Amino acid sequence: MNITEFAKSLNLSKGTVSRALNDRPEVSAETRRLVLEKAESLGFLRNPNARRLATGRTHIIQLECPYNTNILSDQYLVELARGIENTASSQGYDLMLHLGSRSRRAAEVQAVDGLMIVAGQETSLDDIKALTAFGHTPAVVISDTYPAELPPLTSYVQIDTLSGVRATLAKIAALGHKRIGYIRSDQSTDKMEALFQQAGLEWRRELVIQAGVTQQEGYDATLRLLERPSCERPTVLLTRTDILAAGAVQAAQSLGLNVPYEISVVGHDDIDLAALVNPPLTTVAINIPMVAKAAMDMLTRIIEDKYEPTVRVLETQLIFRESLGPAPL
Amino acid sequence: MNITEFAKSLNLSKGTVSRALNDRPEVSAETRRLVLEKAESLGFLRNPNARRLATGRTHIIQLECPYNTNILSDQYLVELARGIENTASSQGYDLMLHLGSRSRRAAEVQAVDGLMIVAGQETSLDDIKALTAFGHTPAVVISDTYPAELPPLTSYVQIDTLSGVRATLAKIAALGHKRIGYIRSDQSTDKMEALFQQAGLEWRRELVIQAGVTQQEGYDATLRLLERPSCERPTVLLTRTDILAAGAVQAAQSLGLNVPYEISVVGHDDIDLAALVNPPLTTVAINIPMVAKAAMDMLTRIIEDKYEPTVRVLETQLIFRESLGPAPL
DNA sequence: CTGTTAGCGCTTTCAC
DNA sequence: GTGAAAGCGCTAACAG
Repeated sequence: MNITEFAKSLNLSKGTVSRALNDRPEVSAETRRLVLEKAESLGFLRNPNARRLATGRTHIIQLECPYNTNILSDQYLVELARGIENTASSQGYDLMLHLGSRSRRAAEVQAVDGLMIVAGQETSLDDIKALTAFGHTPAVVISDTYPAELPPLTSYVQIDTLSGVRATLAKIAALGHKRIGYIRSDQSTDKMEALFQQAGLEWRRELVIQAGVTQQEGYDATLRLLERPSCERPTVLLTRTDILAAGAVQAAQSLGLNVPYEISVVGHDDIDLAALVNPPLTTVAINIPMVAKAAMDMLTRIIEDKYEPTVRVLETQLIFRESLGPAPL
Repeated sequence: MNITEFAKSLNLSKGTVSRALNDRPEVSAETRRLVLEKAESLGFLRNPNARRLATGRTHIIQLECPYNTNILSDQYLVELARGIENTASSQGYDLMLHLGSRSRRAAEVQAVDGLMIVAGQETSLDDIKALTAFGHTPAVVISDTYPAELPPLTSYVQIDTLSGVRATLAKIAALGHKRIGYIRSDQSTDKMEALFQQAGLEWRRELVIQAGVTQQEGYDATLRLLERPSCERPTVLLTRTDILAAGAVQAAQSLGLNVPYEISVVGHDDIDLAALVNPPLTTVAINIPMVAKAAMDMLTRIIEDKYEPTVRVLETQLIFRESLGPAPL
């Protein structure tokens, strides 16, 4: 059933029915009541695609994530999506996780009101431009690295991971740790070295190791690191993600090391898992509800034609749990 | 830019352009090349909503899950979504996880080609009817309980969890276990008792406990069970989900019990986590790629007007890992 | 092979 | 306050 038939069944014009359904002020209370009632009883629903074509609005925002990352394969992204969905729906928007190939997603850009782009190290400005149809689609970029430039109609939420890491390093120093291992997930030259120095800690190249993203990769990398004959064992392991940290804990335990009495482990992101592994992970938390709120607020402003380039920096926070203890004697 | 302007810039009619873009046979090779080339260089993309309105097809399928369950909060559903997305995209469909309230999702039903409905214990036939607009939308129901009846245009994939559980119980019996605890996640009267008897195992009410769905709830329930003064400790704990199993393992360990030497734990679903906890979980695996393939095949048949009510039963399988060992002496 | 035209189902002026 | 009619951007049937 379409609106024309439905209107006919009410002896009204489809214009009036449309106005009633859209809660416009021009319809009489009586007519409105009638329309709503009948729509309910007949189960009449308007065709969303026709509405979207006519209005140019979809009330959908789409979540995009970095290349080579499936949002459903990354627990942090899943939790972020959950947070964004919460605030989005309270503001009358639906969140759509449009999976599928990137080229197909590009074609969808005109079918959403706005884009939430989670950028990674490897996401370039060109990627963002392409995703936003060169700035024609309202977008908010969520990232931890400050972008050189923003396309038009794009605002920016920067997650300041450094603040949380700085707090972590201070804590680590205070606990007397001297030899600190670092399990990174990619080749990116991050600012760890500088942060170590600021915290009065020594950055040792030989204690840095490259892992991938999975727990298994964290496990393997940790074993390799701890079994390196060339160096004294680190007393604490910093990791890029909680998943890697979980792998690191397992690796240490499989070597018979007690966490945290013989070796400490620190994660990053504070995903649900962090509190649930044994021992619970000390980690750096991203305040997802806050990120989601900030990002959605920015996005709705752009969608409502109140664009002004905005950057908000949100700090991260050290969550202290049992996996971090004092340096062994 | 819309197709009319774009066609004008090529000195062609929009009809021809549309045919070229849709890869119709009637256009000359030369014209097609020209159109494709220019579309690429100008970055022209057709408006998806207009296309959907004109064709009545969206190439989108939507995943629905049981009441009170957010798909992003349940690791099994996330992994299932991943599997469905894989086969869907290989068949030219996009998977849309349309979150938001159920009423809002219902309004979207006309905007998708078909529905994949994951039903739980509490999902009724009426729910399914409502979701499918009383059988007007092609749908496949994925569930582990056989439904009394199917609405029109609906096929069914039954996940036969019993087969895997039967294998598990046989294994447990063979390992000499006699006292078996069971951590369920809801009140549903399942067929465990009968299965126990078939396996020659004794079903003890006092070793059954109700947990929720989270790892914490599994942990708490397990502690309560193991600390019940009234009964001898079970030698193996069966759980409804891997998440609960992970909580159970932690609870046992926190009481100083070695898993599996002093107590065994068995999960269900074989989510990624199952292989990663310590010790890795014995569990019952649902073959997600197979489920996804079967469900998508059924759904595309319905969408393509080749509907015939179909039911496929897919077995589950015991995955034997370290968390299950012989009964302690 | 290409151009013209009539919808798809809705919203939104513009009259009345 | 309501009806009539003109689009929204596309596809597909119909001519030529």
